[in-house]
Amino acid sequence: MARKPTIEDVARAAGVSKGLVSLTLNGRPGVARATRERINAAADALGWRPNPGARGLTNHRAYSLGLIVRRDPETFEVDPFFAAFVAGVEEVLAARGMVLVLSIVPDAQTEVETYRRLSADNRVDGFLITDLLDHDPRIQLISELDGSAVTLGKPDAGSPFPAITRDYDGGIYELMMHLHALGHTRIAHVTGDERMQHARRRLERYTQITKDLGIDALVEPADFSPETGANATRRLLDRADAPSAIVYANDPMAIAGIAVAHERGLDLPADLSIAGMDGTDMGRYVYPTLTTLDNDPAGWGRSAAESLLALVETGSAPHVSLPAAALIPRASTAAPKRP
Amino acid sequence: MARKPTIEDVARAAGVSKGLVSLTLNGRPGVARATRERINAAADALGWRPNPGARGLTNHRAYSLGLIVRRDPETFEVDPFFAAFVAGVEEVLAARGMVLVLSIVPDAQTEVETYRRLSADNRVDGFLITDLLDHDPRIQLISELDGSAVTLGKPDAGSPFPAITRDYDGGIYELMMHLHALGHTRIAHVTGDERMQHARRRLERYTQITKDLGIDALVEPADFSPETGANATRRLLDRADAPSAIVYANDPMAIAGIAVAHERGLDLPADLSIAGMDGTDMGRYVYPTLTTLDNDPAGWGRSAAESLLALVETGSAPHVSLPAAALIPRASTAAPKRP
DNA sequence: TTGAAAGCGCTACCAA
DNA sequence: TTGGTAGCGCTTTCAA
Repeated sequence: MARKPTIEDVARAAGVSKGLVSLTLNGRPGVARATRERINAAADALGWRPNPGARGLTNHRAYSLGLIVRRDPETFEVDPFFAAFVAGVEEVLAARGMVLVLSIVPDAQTEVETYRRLSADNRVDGFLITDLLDHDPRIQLISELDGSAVTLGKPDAGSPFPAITRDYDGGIYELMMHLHALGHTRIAHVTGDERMQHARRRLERYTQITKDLGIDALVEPADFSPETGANATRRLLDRADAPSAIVYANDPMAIAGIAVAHERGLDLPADLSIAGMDGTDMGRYVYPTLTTLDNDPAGWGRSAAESLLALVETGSAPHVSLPAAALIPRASTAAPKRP
Repeated sequence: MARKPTIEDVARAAGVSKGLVSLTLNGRPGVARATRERINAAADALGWRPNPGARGLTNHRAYSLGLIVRRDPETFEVDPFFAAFVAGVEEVLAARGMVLVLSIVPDAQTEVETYRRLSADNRVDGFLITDLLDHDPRIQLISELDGSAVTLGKPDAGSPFPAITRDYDGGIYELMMHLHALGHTRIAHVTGDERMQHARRRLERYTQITKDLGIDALVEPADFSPETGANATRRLLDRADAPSAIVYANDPMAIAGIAVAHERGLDLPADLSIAGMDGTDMGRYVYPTLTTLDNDPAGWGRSAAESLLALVETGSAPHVSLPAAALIPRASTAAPKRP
């Protein structure tokens, strides 16, 4: 087996200089059409693949994107959202010979160190920012590091980076109207981590809609983890005026809520309607199956990767707005026994 | 802000040649102790970080490891095992300035292409092989590509790579005895994907133990997905001689089994005991909480990364055997109402 | 034990 | 439109 072909081999085979092969590879102008074709043919024939490391040495590209996820080491579980999101990112990267560098870190300090390290070592061309926080420090950090990024969700403060957003307002409205139409008037909301943008947005919408419907808002704070979701559910069910329906800010909490209701001997959904907001697969395999909103994580991944690559390659990229999330009614919501 | 320091800057600051800095960086002999200290001091003072891309150009290292995961695009969910495993890998890599390249692919063909691409582009120094199959083709593939790897689990056929294993036999025995001691005599097993090593091993142990106990084996095939787990449960519960306890090859199937039981109006665990085998976090938040085996995914990650790095750096690495999995009894198993 | 120089595979610049 | 040459930041000879 011969050694891997290099740009030199291609140049020789095509009877040109390395410079022209480089221009051709990068789709730059200034190469005669015929020459370009000859070069491409030679490259194909040899099965040449440009070495990303060598390329990066001069143009300071890494041909990869970075995803840094912070998770409590106690419960390293990762949202169901995650895998499909990564698969979507991959789809875009693979087509360009790029890769994804993933880091799962246990705390904020390690998180910052990791951003710095990947930047300093020229490991990535940009970062995908998920779980966007209120006034997210990562935006400032990446700016200082002279890096690129794209955010999932729209940052509150000004951000120099493109934002991918998806409208959940309509879906939340649909969900609330669905419950109201079934006859629910005591609809509670278990929130996500309120430092996160989308958690706060969901809470705001919930509050506004209860006001519009003329019913009481009943909010229990939680942080997206099943544990806090379960506790919030217990507090709600302990109330004298316990709700007949609970809307959770994500699916894992809703599933934990179902468990609490079963534990208390409630008959679901007659005694209590439950809904999530993430469209996870697991929601189809719990009992009763979980009413939720759809989410299309792979779509988020594709858009985020494309947007970030555009930014890296052209210096700018527009914000992207994904199709609105819609209601997925399943068996966990029904008319209340007592409204 | 000045540009990043290079090896040249360090050499100049220490008053030596680049060559000596390189020898020092790589901990090679042939540098006077005093010189070595001077170089290290200069490097620290300048905050120098060697550029992995440039290093790789000459020594053909990528300073990264690859993890390629194949998942059905229909249900891109990723095992709960996954996140903690990656975090464990990270812990080892970060300490050495290395990174993890992750790819989630939808089918076998893309999987092979991805292995080839990461190898050809010198993107990784080795691969972490999870979800080991019977006669796994990836081992052959990576050998052909002249790559390194480590397997989670022991391959049946001869493999040139180190294997990380963990004994589940004892845990499965504990689990079966736990059920038997509670009074169960009809204990069924819902299997994992039998092309996978650990699924087959779990089935074998189950079968052997039923034989030893003198009770009937009752096996329903599934593939680790909640959907097949739910269906297998339905088939078991439809039997005239339905089991009083079901042992699932992983936790997600067990959780789906709980849902099916609830759907049928069974009182858990009195009417049916259920157990998983993965020690997932979610098992603590379902109702009833799930009896399972512990697993320590982060430990798998650390060992796998360490072993693979040893192989890459020294040319050989021993097999590693992790501490045996133990029973975690929770609320989903109890004495049967009717044995 | 050290320094000088060549080279890894590419990009970029300057002439021709 | 092309070729030649000089790096990018490191490692690895080979002499001294």
